Amino acid sequence: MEIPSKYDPSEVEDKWYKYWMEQNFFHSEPDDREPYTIVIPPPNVTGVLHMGHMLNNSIQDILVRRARMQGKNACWVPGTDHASIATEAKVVDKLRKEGISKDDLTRDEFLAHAWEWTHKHGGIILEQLKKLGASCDWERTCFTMDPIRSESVIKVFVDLYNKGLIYRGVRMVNWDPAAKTAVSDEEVNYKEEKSKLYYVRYIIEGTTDQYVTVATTRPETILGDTAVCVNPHDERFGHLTGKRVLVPLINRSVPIIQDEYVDIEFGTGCLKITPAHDINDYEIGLRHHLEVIDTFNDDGTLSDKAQLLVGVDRFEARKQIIPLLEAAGNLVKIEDYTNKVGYSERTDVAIEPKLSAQWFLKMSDITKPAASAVEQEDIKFYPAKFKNLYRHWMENIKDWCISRQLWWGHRIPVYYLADGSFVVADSEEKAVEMARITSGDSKLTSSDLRQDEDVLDTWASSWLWPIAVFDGINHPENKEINYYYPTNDLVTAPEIIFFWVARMVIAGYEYRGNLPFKNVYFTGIVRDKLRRKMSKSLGNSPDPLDLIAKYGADGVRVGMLFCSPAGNDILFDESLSEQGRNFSSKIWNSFRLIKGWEVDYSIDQPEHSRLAIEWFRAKLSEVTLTMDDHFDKYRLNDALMTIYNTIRDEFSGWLLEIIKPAYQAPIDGTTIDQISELFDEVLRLLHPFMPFISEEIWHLLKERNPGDSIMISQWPKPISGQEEICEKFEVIKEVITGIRSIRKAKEIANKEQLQLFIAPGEKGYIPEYNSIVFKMANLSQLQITTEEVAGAMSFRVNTTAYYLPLGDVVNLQEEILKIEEELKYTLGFLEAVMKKTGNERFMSSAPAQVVDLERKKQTDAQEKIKMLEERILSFKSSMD
RNA sequence: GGGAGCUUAGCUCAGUUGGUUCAGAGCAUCUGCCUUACAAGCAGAGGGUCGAUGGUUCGAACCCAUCAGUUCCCA
Repeated sequence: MEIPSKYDPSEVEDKWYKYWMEQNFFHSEPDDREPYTIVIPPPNVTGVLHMGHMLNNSIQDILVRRARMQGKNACWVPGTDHASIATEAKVVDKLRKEGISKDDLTRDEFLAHAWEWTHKHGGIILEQLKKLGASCDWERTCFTMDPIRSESVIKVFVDLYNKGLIYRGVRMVNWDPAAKTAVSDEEVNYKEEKSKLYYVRYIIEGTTDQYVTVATTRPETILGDTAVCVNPHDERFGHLTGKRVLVPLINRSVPIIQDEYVDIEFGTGCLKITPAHDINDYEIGLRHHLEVIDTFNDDGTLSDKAQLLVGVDRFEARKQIIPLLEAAGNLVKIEDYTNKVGYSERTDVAIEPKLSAQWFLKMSDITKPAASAVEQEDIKFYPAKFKNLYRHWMENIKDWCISRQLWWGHRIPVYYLADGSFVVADSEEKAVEMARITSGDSKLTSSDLRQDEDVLDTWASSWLWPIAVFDGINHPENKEINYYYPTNDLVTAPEIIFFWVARMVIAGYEYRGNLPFKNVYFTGIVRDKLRRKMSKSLGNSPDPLDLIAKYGADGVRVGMLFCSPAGNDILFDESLSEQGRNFSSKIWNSFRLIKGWEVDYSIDQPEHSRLAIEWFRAKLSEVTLTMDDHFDKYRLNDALMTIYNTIRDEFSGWLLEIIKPAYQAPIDGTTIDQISELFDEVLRLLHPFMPFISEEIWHLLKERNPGDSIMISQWPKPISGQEEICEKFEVIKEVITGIRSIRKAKEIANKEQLQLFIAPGEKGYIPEYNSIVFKMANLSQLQITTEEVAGAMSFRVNTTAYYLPLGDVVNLQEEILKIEEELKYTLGFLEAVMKKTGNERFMSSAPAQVVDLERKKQTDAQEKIKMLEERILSFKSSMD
């Protein structure tokens, strides 16, 4: 077989993904194996693949592939999210570009457009994930608005309503005037802004020259003022108790009230109260039974109630009201001021606090099991520090506003009767039945009912995701939900710990009586080298598909993982993908080396090969143990680094170099067969990280049967108790490295054979590995000696000394200096150790293990000092 | 304003209940090599008083206190 000298990922990756799909390896059905389940954090239907998805899904794929190889029934459920606000905004925008206004469409017409959009764009990300190698069970692909999921959401709303947990209330909400909907607190971003503080005076009713002055950042809301408020302890205003003032421009008479809320120090100490347009004012209004005058329309323009500037946008009104106040003599002064203004995460317009009727979910009770699940680590967070954040939110939880004034989403199943009363039902038929009963009108039909116009918050469907993907809401006892739930791992971003993670836990306990997942792995934000978040608008994000085309999916996956400890932001740079691709090359070349040898089954296995293979087997057990430990702790980058170093240094650098036959000589059959087995095992450890190249080489390594695949092969099982072999071999490596350094320092070519003398120290010397030292150091002779070897270059490993007699090239003066350095260090070291062993309190209070160790350090150091001193003497005598 | 986290090599990070031979890795840097698998490579080297100060301890990167810097969350 011809083996190309360069590895070409593009061809290989497409080939194997197709093969895996054809073999249906990604599909899972319940059986008697242990399940391993991950549900994908469903990407928005509007999105395209970005670096965050790449990271997140690489991690999930690594976890799933390893679990599958461990013999678990692995199931990774893919899907997409309908993303109410984002999608509706995109569709509205698209229609506007086509000259269509949403206001001109009926609800059904608009939804037809939205579905068309969804069908066109919805699957893009999932298709892109295939390029990454994602081993999702594509037969299970779900959408948060498909029939099963929609039915689940509605059913849950009805259930929660019937449990008394959903209520309708007039509340101050975060109103997005562009999207014309309420958004949750979590969807508001506060930005610091330079603005102005306007000082406005209000004349005291019944006087012509007495005023109070208030300071406000929002003069346009003056028209909605229904009180002026001072602190009851503020002596400056004591005389105003019980008086009233006139609102500027419109001369409405409003009371002066007293409330502790007012900060005496701030501004003038006198606050105007606009209950309809400020959350704090609203609360003060409730306390003092103030009138509420809403002076804004839904789109952010001033309403009739304002009396002035009707129809003018709120920001324009702010500008226009200033000259009016000035002309009326009410404006005192204007100061620069910095304050924080909330902006909608979706539309990026300033949030307007607004009173409106919304549906709320009462959170105080249903969160209880969810809070303790994380607290008691039934659900583990990686990294654990996010527990604090979660706890803080749970302890300060507020009711969840679940209605949105949109069309795209799950329409709230509330049906109003003509008299304003309502029924809640999961279908119109049931609603009619119920309405007939509540109204006593048996002839009532669906046309007498009006369904609520609003839809549910998108998270009100996402929070059911781990249950709903297995249809566990509609059919709580079905085979799949009973098998796959609870899922094992969730991989997501800390930004949505409240939006999504916490709510899934709440829903899990409410609807399954159990946690939705056992572990949550939080990925960081993908940033560029300058720590800027990667985003389209900054243009600092590479296109993931371009990266894959350039470096291969394996290269990109590895590149992302190299720099991503759990929960830390990752600073991505294209050079990381390059490093990943280089690693592919390295593996490919190792394979080419092995495949290039001529094999002769008639020759015996050389001793050095036998020993090296024995060692590497032991090493691989150690490596597997280490990797398993890293995986168990979700330290995926460490697991990757372990196999990365094993392949580069141990496998390619040591093992292959030792067993490599002489130039153009054949290799023995035993060795090649054993190497092939070991390579196989190495590839299996690599597979979760680099699924494609591992599959390709695995197939080329030996004849496989149709339907075979590394992805369904077994994850290696470590053998314990291999430490001794590994430790002994490390000593041998040091010896070889020591000889190489001397060769290098003295510019002795590798071809030139050397003699080696060994003076074993107390620990002795391990002659077992002589054949390897012979080959790797290219020796002509290896001899044990008890004597100091005069005039030779030397080095020490532990307490054993190694001598290379090199005749003239040895610079005695230089050698003495070097050894004196070593001696000086060792003496210092001994001194430090003696300080401990000479300290009675140490000897009596430190554990025996530690004391023994110190004693051993002391004797070793003493022996070494003796050896070094003799060495110096020997040099000095040979100089005489 | 309230809370949480972080600070270890040029960069990104490990460092397990305080205790093995002067604190580790990857990348970057420097030096030498196109050695017959691999220059997308190999062989080496340098680089850190573990943010500061004080305390606990026989012993502190690790525990405690104070301070400084920094990030995030909430308001």
